[in-house]
This record gives sequence, structure tokens and C-alpha cells, in this order.
Amino acid sequence: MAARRPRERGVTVEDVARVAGVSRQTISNALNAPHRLKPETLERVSAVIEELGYRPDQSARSLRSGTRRIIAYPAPVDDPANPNALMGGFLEAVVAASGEAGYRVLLVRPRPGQSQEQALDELIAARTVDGFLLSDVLRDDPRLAHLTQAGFPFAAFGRTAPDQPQSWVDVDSAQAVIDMVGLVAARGHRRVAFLASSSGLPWMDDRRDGFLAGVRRHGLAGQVYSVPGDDPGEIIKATRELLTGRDRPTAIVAGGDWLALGVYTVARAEGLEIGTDLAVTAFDDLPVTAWLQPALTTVRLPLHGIAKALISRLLQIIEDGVTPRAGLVLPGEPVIRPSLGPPHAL
Amino acid sequence: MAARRPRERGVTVEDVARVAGVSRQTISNALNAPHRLKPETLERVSAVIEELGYRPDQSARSLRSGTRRIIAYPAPVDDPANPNALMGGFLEAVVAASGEAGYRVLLVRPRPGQSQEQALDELIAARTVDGFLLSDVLRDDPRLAHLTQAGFPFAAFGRTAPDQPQSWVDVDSAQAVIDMVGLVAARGHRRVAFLASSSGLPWMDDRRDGFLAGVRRHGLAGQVYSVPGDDPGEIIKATRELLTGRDRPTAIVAGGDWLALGVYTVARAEGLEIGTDLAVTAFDDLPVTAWLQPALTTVRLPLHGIAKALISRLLQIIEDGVTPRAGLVLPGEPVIRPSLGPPHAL
DNA sequence: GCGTCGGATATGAACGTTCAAACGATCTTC
DNA sequence: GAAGATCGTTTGAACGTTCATATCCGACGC
Repeated sequence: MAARRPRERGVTVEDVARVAGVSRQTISNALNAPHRLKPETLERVSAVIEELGYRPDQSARSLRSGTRRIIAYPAPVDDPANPNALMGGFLEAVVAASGEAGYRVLLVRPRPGQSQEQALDELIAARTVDGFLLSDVLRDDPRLAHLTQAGFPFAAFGRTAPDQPQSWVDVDSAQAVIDMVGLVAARGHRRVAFLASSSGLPWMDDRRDGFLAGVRRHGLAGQVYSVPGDDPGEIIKATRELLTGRDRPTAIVAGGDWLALGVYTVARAEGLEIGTDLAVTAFDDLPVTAWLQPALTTVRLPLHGIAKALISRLLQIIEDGVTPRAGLVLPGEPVIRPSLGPPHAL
Repeated sequence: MAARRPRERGVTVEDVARVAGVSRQTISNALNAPHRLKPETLERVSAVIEELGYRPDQSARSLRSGTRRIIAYPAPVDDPANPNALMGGFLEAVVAASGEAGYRVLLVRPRPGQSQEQALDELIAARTVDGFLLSDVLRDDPRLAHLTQAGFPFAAFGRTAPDQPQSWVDVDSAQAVIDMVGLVAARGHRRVAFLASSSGLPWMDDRRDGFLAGVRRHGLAGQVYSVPGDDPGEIIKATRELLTGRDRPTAIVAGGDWLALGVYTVARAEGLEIGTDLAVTAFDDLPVTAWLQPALTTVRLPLHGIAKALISRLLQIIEDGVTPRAGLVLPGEPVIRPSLGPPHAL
């Protein structure tokens, strides 16, 4: 292959032991089981560790102990229409949560020509990671089936099937949208539309179901509009149809902030004033919506709570072998802003 | 600590050797130096490897060979005003480029209370990664100084100091902005303003310098407006001052798409039509600008090219010990859209 | 005073791989 | 036909840690 630079050798457990006048194992214990050491020994050893800047070699540790302290996160493709992952700050939250637990995040993606399952298998077989954190899980997600069959630890943002480990965390999207519909209803709106992106995505289905439950509960006239594609052009086209047809809705509950951007664009073009002529709510609270005028009423995802819960569950599987008996559902946080219009507007 | 599940033992080199009827080392060579094997042996061994699904244990390999096949990427905080990193798809490109080279990306961030340098040291001392990929490098970035002193491999998106390894890649922001000014000048604009975010960020300085060079070259009246903060409120406030003062510019060259969003917002409120009353150009080509009406003229960063070049340089340092003699400057790609206005508008 | 216990530390082995060197067989060379 | 040179393969050792077990030492019970 290639010429390799001479390997600079670091401080080893042997070096520390020699300086501290104790054995290897005592150094190891000082780091992994400090309670076993006499307090004075611990103090002395810690001082030497600090002084020499000793850090156990991660590879050697992993080889012997079988634990990698690394979690793999299969990065979803950064699709704006699917802001759960990178864009929404979820990755941020995951890195923070796992870092606090002493784990690091390995970002993985199938190589060209490789299936998702093959990519997982490679990491499992090479014993590169201790577990997986999945997001954007689909109904019958092949990754879940694969990991379940392999008996490999994972935690999922999004529900798993009943016969799979219930190591998942999800947002109560349906309830959050019901709340949105409630807010719209309280302001006197009767004709309400739900704007959904191309379906099949479980979270979008949940939001739509919440909408349907909401209109039923409040006795509203609710219709669901699905946009065939995900790009701005299609969203705008579908939204224009919705807003220029007869029996135009007075309120739009969008399945995502991204869709609400389309509503703003069309409303502006059609001379409809949001918050007055048209109430708009959305979902996700993406940073970009800070630019919208009037500000957008939406649902904020508790990303840090989700990430913490996921890491906590994953580490319980990895470290204690305990698989959660049930999934965890966290509430979304309604963020009420002027796009909803004033109370009793109509 | 905690009860640990019995470690399931994987397929080892020993197992493959036994089945294939050769020695350990031959298996190792089949994977790492296939040219050393007789073709028929290679074929037989490969078949057995495939059959047993053997993958070398990453930890054992790392321990012995000293190579981790992992690159650390210190994740910048996901600040919308700084869209170089997560939001702009750079991370995507990095994962793809390193994956193709057989490396994985470890996302790291200092733990609470830990300095950036300490976080780097920890990874170096624990021999967790082979090198670092840095983005959002500042002038006199302490991370660069630290890694240089430690003699540890890195590559940087953004220029390094002259006394540091020239293992950097950067975009020719200045030239790209000069081009933008040229486009504006060609359309007859004379009073042009540059909108910058809170300064001190090298790439923003480069863009501003490009603007100044551009107005000088074309003999325009150019002024630079710096926004004190990074959040939408401040950007809008500064932009409003700019657009309502006397001698209002007829063209705005924004230092970033994020700033251009402010221009659109203010222009709309002030009744100025973009592309007619006001020409607007920007920088970054963020996905969100797809929503702007009229579409935004901007500069696209060649993120995949940047990532590929960075990985290539980093691996040359890691694998061959060769440090690049000079940095690499890639051009930005002007993307001309209607916000610029028609040719010879004035 | 002797055996027993328990806490603290030490020792040998093992994790699974690749390195460095050795080995045997075949091919050159004169 | 002997002395290398080359090729393909094998062997012993080493990477740096933690596991499992052994050892040491003082305290305690009877």
C-alpha cells in the first residue's frame, strides 16, 4: 500500500504503573472501578494519570472488553421535506446526549450499491459499534427487522412493530395536531384543510390521523390535501388549488413547516392575509420559520428529550441487557404565534 | 457496573483459516495484500470469507496496525447564520467522500465544561481516530494551532496560517462576490450595498473584500452594512435602515442567503419589488431559498468537491505522511436567478 | 496461636489482528 | 548442479487493555 509514518507510541498503563509504583491492574481499576482502591492509592494513581496524560487506548480496551463506546447513527438523506433529522437539530441533540453518557456517534451511510441492511451487517460483523440509533423509521422498516433478527441493540425514533423490541421513542403527533385543530376551532373556523406531504411516511400519517380526529371531535368540515411530491413547485401547485377552489378553507393545518412555507407563498400571491383571511398552523418549528411574517404557529418537537430517552434506552440494552417493555411517547409543544389569528377572529 | 450480556463471539481469522486449510496470515493477506496470494488460493480463501461472513474485528485490527479508519469531525454548532456546516449539506458530502475511501466519520463535540482543545486531546490520546476534518476555521483557530503542535493529521475547510500545514481547501469567495458585483454592474446598478453578518468570520470577511474589490473595479458606489447580531430580528432591523435611508441602494449583495431572507422580508414590507426595484444576490444556495419569490441569485458552494479534496488530503497525510505544500482554492458557482433582475434593467 | 475471612493489589492469560521474520518450493543464473 | 533470488505461505510475537484468578496482609473469632 503506502509508506506509513512511524507510529508514535503513547503512554500506556505500564508506564503509569511504573511511575506510581503499583501494578497494571491497579491503574485499570482506578479508571474502571475506583471503589476497589484504597483512597490514598486512588489519589496517588490519579495524580500520576493526570501528570502523564494517560488515556486508555480505545482499541485495546474494546478488543479486550468487547465494548466500543460508539453508537452508529445511519444518517437519513438530508431531505428538506423530511426535517426530522439533520435540519431539525436532532443530530445535535443526539451527539449531546450520547456525549454525556460517554459515548460517541458514528455517522454511517450505505456505500454506493450497498443496501441499508448490508451496511448494518458490516458494522455488526466488524464489531465497530455497540448499537444503533435509528430515526425516520418506517412502518415495517427493514432495518428494524434486520436488527431484531440479529439480536443487536438499537433504539428508534419512531414506533417499532409489536413483535420487535419496544425500544422506541416517539412524539404524540396525533395529539399535537388535535390541539392545533382545537385552537383553530376555538377561533371560529369551520372549514379546515390538512396539508400533507406525499404519504407513506408514518409521522405524516399520524399527523393526518390527528387532524381527522380533531375535526371529528369539534364537528368541523375537514378535508385532507396530499401533495404528490416533496419539492416546492409541487407543494405550491397543490396549495394554490386548495386556496383557489370553491369553499376555500379559512384555516390550514399543515403537516409540516415546510408545507406551511408553500401556504405563505401562495397566500401572498393570492392576496390572502395570513392571520386574518387565513389561519395557518404547522409542525416541526424549523429555524427557518423565524423569517415568516406573520410568525408561524407550529408544534415544537422536544428533540433533546427524545435524544436523551433514546440514548438512555439504548444504553440500557447495551450495558444491562434490559429491553424496554413499552415505547415512550412524548408530547409535542404547541407554539402559538400570530399566524393563527386573534382569538374569536371570525 | 452493570451486568453485561454474554459476548457473542464472531467469526475470527482462525475460523476462516481452518476451513480454508491455510494459515491465519494468508487470510489477512487476502484482505490487505491480495497480490501476495496465488490467484487460486485467493479465490478459495475469498469464497470461505464470503461463506462465513468474516469481517476483521475493527478493534483488533486497530490495536495491532495503529490505524482506526475513522475521521473525527468536530461538529460546529448548528447556527443558521453559519450555514457552512450541517445545514448546507457539507456533512453529507463529508460522509459520502470518506465512505468511498473506506473511512467513517465520528461526530464529536466538547463535553460541557471541556474546551475544544481538550476534546481533541482526548481523541488523540485514546487513539480513537486517525485524523481530524475541521470546518468553520477561524483566523488563528486554536484547534489548528493545537493539532499542528501535536503533529496530528488534519484537513481544514478554510485557510490555515502560513506556519501551519497547508492541508486546507477553501472557496474563492472573494472572486465569486466580484462576479456578483459584475453581474449587478452589468445591469446598470451604481449604488450597491453589501450586507454582512457580524464580522470576524473569515469567510464573511473574504466576501466583503470581494465586494470592495468588485465595486472598485467597476467604479460603483459601494457601501458595507454589517449586522451586529445573527438573529432574524437584528438582520431585519439593519436591512430596514439600509433600505429606507436616503440614497437607497438599487442592488444588494448579501454575504449569505440567510441575510437575503431579511432583504426579501423588508422589501416586501416596504413595497419594493425584488428584481425590479431592487436587485439581490447572495451566497450559499441553501435549500430554503427555493421558496423565495422571485428566485434568488446566489453562489453555490461545490460541497462535494470540497469534501472530496479534504478527505483526499487528509488521507494522504494519514496514509502516506505527505503534507500538502499549498492549499487548494475552488471556485464558487454563480447561480443566476430572477432576483438579479433582467439584463439592462436600469 | 491458629485458622478464616475480606479487602487491596498483583499476576498470567486472553481478546483478534497484523508485523517481522522464517520457511520451503520453484525458478534463475553461471 | 550449486548458489542465490523470488514467490507463496507459515510461524511466533506483539499491539494495550481487562478478565479471572492468585497472592498478600491485617483483622477477627475462638
